[in-house]
Amino acid sequence: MPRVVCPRCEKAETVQKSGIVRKKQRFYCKDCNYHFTIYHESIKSRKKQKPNSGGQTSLLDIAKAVGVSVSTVSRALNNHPDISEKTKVAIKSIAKELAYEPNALAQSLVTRSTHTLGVIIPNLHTTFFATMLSGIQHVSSQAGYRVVICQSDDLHQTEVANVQALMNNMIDGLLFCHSLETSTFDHIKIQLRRGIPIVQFYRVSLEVETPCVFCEDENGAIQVTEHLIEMGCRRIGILLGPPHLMISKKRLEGYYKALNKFKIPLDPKLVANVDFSTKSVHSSVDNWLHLDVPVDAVFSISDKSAVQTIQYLKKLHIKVPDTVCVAGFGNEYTGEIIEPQLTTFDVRTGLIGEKTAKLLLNRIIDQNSTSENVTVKGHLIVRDSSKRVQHL
Amino acid sequence: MPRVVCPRCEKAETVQKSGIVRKKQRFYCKDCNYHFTIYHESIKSRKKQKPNSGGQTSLLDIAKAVGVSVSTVSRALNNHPDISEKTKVAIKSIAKELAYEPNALAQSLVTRSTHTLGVIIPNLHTTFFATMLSGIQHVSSQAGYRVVICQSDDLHQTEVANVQALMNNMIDGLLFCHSLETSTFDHIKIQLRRGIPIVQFYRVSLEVETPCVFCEDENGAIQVTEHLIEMGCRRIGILLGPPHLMISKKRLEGYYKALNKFKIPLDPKLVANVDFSTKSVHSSVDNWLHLDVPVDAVFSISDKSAVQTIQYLKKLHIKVPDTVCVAGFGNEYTGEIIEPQLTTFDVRTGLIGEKTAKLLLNRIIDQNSTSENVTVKGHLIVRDSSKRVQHL
DNA sequence: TTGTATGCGTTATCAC
DNA sequence: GTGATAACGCATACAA
Repeated sequence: MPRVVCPRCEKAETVQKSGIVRKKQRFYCKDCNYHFTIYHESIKSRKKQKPNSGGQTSLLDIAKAVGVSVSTVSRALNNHPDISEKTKVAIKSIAKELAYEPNALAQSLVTRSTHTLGVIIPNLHTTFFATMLSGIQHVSSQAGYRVVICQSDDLHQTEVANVQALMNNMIDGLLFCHSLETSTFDHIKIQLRRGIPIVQFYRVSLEVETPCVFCEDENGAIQVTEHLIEMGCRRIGILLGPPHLMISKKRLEGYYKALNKFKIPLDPKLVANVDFSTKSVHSSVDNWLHLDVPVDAVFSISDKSAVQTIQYLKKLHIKVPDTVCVAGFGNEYTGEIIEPQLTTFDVRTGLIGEKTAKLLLNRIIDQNSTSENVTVKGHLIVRDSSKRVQHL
Repeated sequence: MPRVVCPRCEKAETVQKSGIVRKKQRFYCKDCNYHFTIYHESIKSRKKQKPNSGGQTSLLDIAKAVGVSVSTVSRALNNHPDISEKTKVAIKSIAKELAYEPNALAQSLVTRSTHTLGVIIPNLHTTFFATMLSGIQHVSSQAGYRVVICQSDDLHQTEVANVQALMNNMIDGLLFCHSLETSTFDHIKIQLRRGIPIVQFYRVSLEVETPCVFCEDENGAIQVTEHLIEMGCRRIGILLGPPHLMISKKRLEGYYKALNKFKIPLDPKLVANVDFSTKSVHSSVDNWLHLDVPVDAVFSISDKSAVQTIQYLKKLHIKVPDTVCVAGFGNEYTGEIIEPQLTTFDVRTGLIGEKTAKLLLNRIIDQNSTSENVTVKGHLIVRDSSKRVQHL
């Protein structure tokens, strides 16, 4: 004769009834001073009491309607091969009828996969980053992944806060483009240790061991600088971002290489770091114009500042490109609108986003996929802001 | 002597042991032909067997470490008043030590709130919508909500697919800006019936009963048109979007009102619907220029087309604003860069996004908050593209 | 082929 | 003040 065994001490002799709790028989083990109930009783009362909790159709509703078990329904809807065609058809038909939608939360809790990616990006005001995001979103949604976004507003603190906000098991992977301010990376390293796949793009740090997606920073800078040299420029000012950024470093490197190739002397006075604000751009340009040998070209590593430069030069009645050539980097839409139109290097922002998402998705889907860094090829776009007849 | 009761028939006499399954005692009710096990046994073996499943610290881990129950830990971490200070401190300290992070999935499953908003927006390539999204994201994140984005790419089918993809219980509310193509709204109505809070913004449909956030469509169009009239223009071509869009209708209405006010005859030939493509804009402008009495102004309801118009007129060597004034609507960044700079109506895209998010969040947080439509005030920005000396 | 039980990690309810 | 456990909705190992 089976008896109830105390779950603590495993004995049956010491167990006695101890009243009814919520309509369930409750037991008590004298030996361990331990109260407990039996599972099945509660199952039963649950099934009887629940009409329908949240209003949504659940597997249980379908199971009851069809007259099968929840697991059968689950398997049928997932096209499990074990389930007979007949049952599948019946279940799917009822599911449709009841407008069943799986509860992704419950699924995720079980499968430990949310089909959601997080993106942290400096801002969305500019087409530049927005287009990257656009690429990310398109690729992700094609692969059946949602995209959660956060803007760091180029603030380190916000970036850190964003990471934390995203990290509550709600995302399967993270895409990262650092804020201008960010120069420490513990907030990412922590998450990396937790095992979440991360890919950095555009503004990356090699200090963090993740795959990265770059644009052609150095090569692009070489192409732009060489082009300006070929246009006859010899005093090329370069407008960089904050010095700690890798894009600043690598583009400066490219600039140097091009000058060296043409044996043009380097002049530290021609290198300026700006924070991309109008004020800082104007002041750098001012400095350059007042040098003993003033600039005959400005190469800005952002189109935004290049446009600001053109506008400023025009305001000063300095002719572009005749007196000063201007070139940007990035290929934003504004470059086509400014007059003269802007020579720039198309980094292909949309493609950067797409490649980044693909890289991350590959890592997520194919755990042991080799994930190496990717460099997105760009190309030089020569427009009027640098086209000038050579002073032979 | 307590005995195991069959969960089906509630009898105890018919129950007998039926072997050990996965280390648990299994029972069998002869009467119902029903096999079952007892709950507590499995609990016990679980606790012994599981080391740690996903690697993440859970409440159970903390409970074990501190020597209290899971419920106590949960309450302590939620600052429940019942828990003693001492216990709270102990639990929180261990929680920190174990780097505990609550599993938002599990929380959401129980609380039925994901703290996530979905946004469906036509695109992200243009600053226009990206800035709205930016506003939405800022407000949401301040309120502790995540934002999931989808672009419809101005395709109705994609818009519909997006809704479905977002709707798996993963979001608490939905923000909607329709695609250009969309003119049926069943996909939203279905979701509305399910009880999910929705707010439409910018491109809205009154056919769907949700709160809406508008910009000053009619009033803005009145202001722009009046301004052009005051500049001496009498033949003002208006460049609308697809005719089914409410923004087309309302802005046309404003245009008419302004003309009427100044007793300027309406000419249907001066009203054009375009799909915002370069080609369609050029062709409309061409038509207007070849009228018997050609246009002396173009009012485009999008800045993008206004810029295209200016560029085209310049290409045709038609002077802006001397021969033809141009005005846009929206205030995109490009309007400041084009030459002459574009007169436009600032609809304040960022603010539209913010107001939209606030409206939705209010509805979510405050179930019975009255949620009425909101119109975001904008203002006319007069720039060179319309400033001309009056022909008195 | 189908059903049963269990677990995912949390909150809420009730008992003590 | 604390503990036990049901429940959220689903997937799945195992039993039948």
